Amino acid sequence: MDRTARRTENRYGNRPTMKDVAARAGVGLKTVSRVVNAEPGVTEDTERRVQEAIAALGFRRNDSARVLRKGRTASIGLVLEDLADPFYGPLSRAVEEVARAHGALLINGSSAEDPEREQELVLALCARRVDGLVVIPAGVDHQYLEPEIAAGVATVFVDRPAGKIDADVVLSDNFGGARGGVAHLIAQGHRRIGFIGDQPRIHTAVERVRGYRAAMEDAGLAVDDRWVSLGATEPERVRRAAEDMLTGPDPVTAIFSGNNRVTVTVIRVLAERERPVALVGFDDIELGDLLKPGVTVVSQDAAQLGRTAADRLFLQLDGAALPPERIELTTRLIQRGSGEIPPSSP
Amino acid sequence: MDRTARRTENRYGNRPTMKDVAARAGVGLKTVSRVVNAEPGVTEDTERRVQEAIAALGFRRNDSARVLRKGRTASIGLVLEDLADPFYGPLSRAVEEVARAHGALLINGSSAEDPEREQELVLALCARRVDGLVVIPAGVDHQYLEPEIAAGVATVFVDRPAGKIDADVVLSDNFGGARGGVAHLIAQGHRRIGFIGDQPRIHTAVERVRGYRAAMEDAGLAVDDRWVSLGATEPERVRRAAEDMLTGPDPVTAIFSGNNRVTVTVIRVLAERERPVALVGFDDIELGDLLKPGVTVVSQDAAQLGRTAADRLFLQLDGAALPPERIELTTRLIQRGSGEIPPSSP
DNA sequence: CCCGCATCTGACAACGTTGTCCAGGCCCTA
DNA sequence: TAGGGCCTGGACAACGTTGTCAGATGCGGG
Repeated sequence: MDRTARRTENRYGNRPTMKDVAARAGVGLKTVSRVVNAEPGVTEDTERRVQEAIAALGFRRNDSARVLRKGRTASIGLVLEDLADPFYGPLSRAVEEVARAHGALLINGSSAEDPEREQELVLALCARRVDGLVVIPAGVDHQYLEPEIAAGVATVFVDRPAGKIDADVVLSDNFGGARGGVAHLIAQGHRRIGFIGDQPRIHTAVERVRGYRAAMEDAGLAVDDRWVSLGATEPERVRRAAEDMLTGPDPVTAIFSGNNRVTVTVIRVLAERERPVALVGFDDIELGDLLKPGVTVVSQDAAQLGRTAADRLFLQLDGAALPPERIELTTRLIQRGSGEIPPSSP
Repeated sequence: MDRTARRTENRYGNRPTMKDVAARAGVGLKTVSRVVNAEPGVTEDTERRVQEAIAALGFRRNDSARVLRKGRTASIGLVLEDLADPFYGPLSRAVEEVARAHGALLINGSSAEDPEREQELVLALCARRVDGLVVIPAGVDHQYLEPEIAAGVATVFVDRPAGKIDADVVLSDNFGGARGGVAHLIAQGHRRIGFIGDQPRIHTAVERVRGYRAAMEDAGLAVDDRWVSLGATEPERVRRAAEDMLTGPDPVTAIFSGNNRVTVTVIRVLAERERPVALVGFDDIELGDLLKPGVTVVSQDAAQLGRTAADRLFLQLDGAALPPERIELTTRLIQRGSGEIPPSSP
């Protein structure tokens, strides 16, 4: 009765505390703490009484107070671009599994590719005193993280390197992957190859277009400016870019698409056209094998990126004083048909 | 250099506090608090001194202490099955956006469809004193949440109803959607229709198979036991189930697949076969329009589910004392070809 | 029978923040 | 010029937990 009264009177919190449990069980505060934390030195009988009181009151330890006292939160933060993107879902999940194995909770937030929002999120996580951070950078300057890192927040960047600070980073071999993918198209006989990628402020986009240019140069092929398009990945823009390079004089006979979202739009554009055009995309896409033709891709392992980064993070947290390192994962060319289409005259 | 030294010397926090800032700025503790929280009553000059001290020391407010004092955390929890699933990514993102609009942070965790893990996660979130919870139940008994709800943790269930407790729930019209999808197949002339769905312990699976049976009954069609298969959504099992109902006497001429993952596997199976078989799937799938034939689906809006649930959650948090409600969102049949294939004899 | 030791228990301070309350100084008005 | 009100700043307690340390209790051995 008394309990109900207290509860309804104040909906926010007003939960039983260890003090309440202690009072009900007729023991001292510290004894309750001992029971809750399974510390030794409590008689079986006392323990039982405390457990009963806990159950009766519906007590749950307040981790905020615990954190305040102990200093660590057993939680890590993950800042990525967009959880709804099929590339980041598995990455996040992988980080979560590693965190879980270390008894930590994962808090993740989406930056929506907005540097300001990224910073806002990261600092909010720091204020919550996450033990560590995994960041997929949206911005290019991460000096704002210096005080945090100095204060002991373990930090690992993934997918793209940090800007203007020295920190661990785990990424795919974007340059090599793109170069290999484009080389594959060249090996099929293509000479006019287009590249459609993400905004040039994004590191992966730059690396991949660099790989494209390198492959073309390796083969002694000149690159027409009209064949290269970097910008937002909205379907409208990508569609326009693709159509532009597919029409006019010297149309491309093959396209290399710079990420999963670009690939999807390009597939749509190509599906509407008569003339077969070869396509290799960066990032694998679901059901890519079932389309006609199957989509040839340069695949990177998002889950592996996440796992590697998280492992590295906990290595830092476990006390290893490691110098910042750059870990690069290889990509894999998966041939499914679209990349093996030979050039055709318009 | 200095940074590295400080790091190793004391890994755990040891960050500046308001007290340090106050000392450095030559003001009282509370004045710093006022500046940090943008409370009125601080001269411009004092404020500037404090800001300088904050910047110089790299101070960041400790939210744990803040929470302890204020009682609310400005964070909500989301427990779902698997972030890597393309259905949950957008849902999570939608919840995050609503939370953000309310100034709250989202903490999400994957239950991996394991009731024990769900409970563990939910209680961990409660210990962290999230203000509210959005839960996609894995288990069937949520009585363990009673003390938390009584203590004021706002709670909304999504996608599936809560077990054995009375709480808000937002879900899709699984029964009606499946019924409509199957009726569509019947309208194309199909009489022998298979159903492959998720484990019968999952509410959505049960509702959808119920919808299937209702549609069959509406049309006066008997259902052969061999046509219905419920179980894990692993490709191997689904593949076997599909092949079973497609062979032997009285093979099905159409399949209704119970969720996105089942659909993907069934598409693979059908692609390998000569005889055309109609397919309607629950949940939309990316690129479903580009396959040959396009995949006809009963689509539910994951983001809308998330948004609705989160809105409801904040309604609760804003103090409305609402009786638990069940909100059902409609589904939409999207015809793309696979569902319009007429029956063919084996 | 008393002492020493081991085992169990509880009082108290501290973690970093915010709410309450009061003191002092200033300005304005009568 | 005195008094009152307003504005700014600071001392202090409290939030719920854990670490420290000391007290209480029981038991065995000398």
